[in-house]
Amino acid sequence: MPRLTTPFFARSALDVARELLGKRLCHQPPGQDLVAGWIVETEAYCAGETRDAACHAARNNGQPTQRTRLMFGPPGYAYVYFNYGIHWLFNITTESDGKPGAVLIRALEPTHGLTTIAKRRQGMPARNWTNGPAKLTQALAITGSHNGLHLCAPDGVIWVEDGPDPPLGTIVRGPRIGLGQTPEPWLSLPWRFWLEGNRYVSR
DNA sequence: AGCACGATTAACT
DNA sequence: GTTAATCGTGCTC
Repeated sequence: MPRLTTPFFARSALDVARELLGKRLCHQPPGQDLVAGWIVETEAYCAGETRDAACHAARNNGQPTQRTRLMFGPPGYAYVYFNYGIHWLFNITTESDGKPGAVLIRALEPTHGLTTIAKRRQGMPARNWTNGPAKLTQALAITGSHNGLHLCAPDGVIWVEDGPDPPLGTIVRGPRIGLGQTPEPWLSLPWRFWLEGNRYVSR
């Protein structure tokens, strides 16, 4: 299947988050194995006109910082950030240039590079390989070094491939996870999307 | 200059 | 169900 191009990501984070379900996230460094999987869980941040307090881009009075600048830039770029002093989380920028927005990839169903994934997730059973945002970055070997990569470049090492639409009725939504002290209404907004019944959805 | 905490995970009880 | 690990970021003083 072809790679997704910029127009796919140049929409609201909500639309992109929902439609990324069933697409395939791929990482293939030069000369190394392709590691990839179906996207089965996402979360939207800073979609549309809403001032999303949970979004990193809402900090610093909504002005860009060195960390959040990518979310204010053009769509289709990797925003990878470090959390809890341990974990890398992978996002894809959305919206038009100037409007902050991103989609967090929370879970994958592995399809390629299973041997490599098993090695990187040593000691873990297969169902715990990629069922969480920091687990999938480990499995795909994505780190801060990939921050700012253009995911729509024809020869890029990280990309998203088109895929078949999920069966009707399998896409469900609910509140985002791990928002801590984020105030309402953002805390309860149903901006998390996943494929119902999929074994690799987190939690 | 210092500090509290986070878009989490794995290993505990 | 609970908690340690671990550090960059943004906010306060």
